[in-house]
Amino acid sequence: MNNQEKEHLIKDLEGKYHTYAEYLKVLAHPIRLAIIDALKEGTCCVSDVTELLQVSQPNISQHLAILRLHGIVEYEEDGKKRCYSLCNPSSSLAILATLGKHLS
Amino acid sequence: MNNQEKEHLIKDLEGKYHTYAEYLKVLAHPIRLAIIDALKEGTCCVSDVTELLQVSQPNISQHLAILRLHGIVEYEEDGKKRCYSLCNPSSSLAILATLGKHLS
DNA sequence: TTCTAACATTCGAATATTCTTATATGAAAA
DNA sequence: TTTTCATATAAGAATATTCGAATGTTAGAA
Repeated sequence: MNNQEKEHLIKDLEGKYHTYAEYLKVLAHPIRLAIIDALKEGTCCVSDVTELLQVSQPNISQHLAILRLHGIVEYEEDGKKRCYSLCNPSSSLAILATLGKHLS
Repeated sequence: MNNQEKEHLIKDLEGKYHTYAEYLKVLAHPIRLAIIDALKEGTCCVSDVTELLQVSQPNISQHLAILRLHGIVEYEEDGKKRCYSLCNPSSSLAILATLGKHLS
């Protein structure tokens, strides 16, 4: 590894890998992964997800907020309901697919 | 989504997604990602990594221990040195590649 | 054997994450 | 307008993560 590649690594540590790590941290929770899975074929409102995963409503809302603040999910209002969906399905699902391929 | 698929999601929450999340949590740190990058073309000893990433030796050792305990890296002894390498390069690098493809 | 280089481990403080409980908000039904 | 349903937010305790500082370990050089 030459000097230029070394410089590169240090910059990536502060830049690219910092960004990647932030994103991975958002995904690194079983409930959030399950939410992404639940949304892979369309839209779900909060009560749907709550019933599906058998987790308390405030907890689901908190996880949805984390995903939303990181641009992973978004919602549309439908009366009293909020219909959540994946912002960029191919991105989040690509990670899930890669994990599926490489982990037992 | 039918009832069988719903049951499936709950089981995955305790099983598959728990495993995935554990793995992602290990990767979700900029220094650990940079270590994986540094090892992608071969072997590095601790002092190599320390100098490369400009991080303290104990801290590098701590991160290497986390990666090692999760089966992501391993080492061979060479005198006083420990030569670290990726246990399963294709797996860890696949995640990095997917992130590279989908994140800006 | 003593010293030193290379690395690991321990401890503790600072910080971050997670979940539960309680409460707030806002849309629509009554 | 009052109530209710769907969801969000806040507060706080429990737990986990992270890093620096100090110390331990071990292989080989001197």
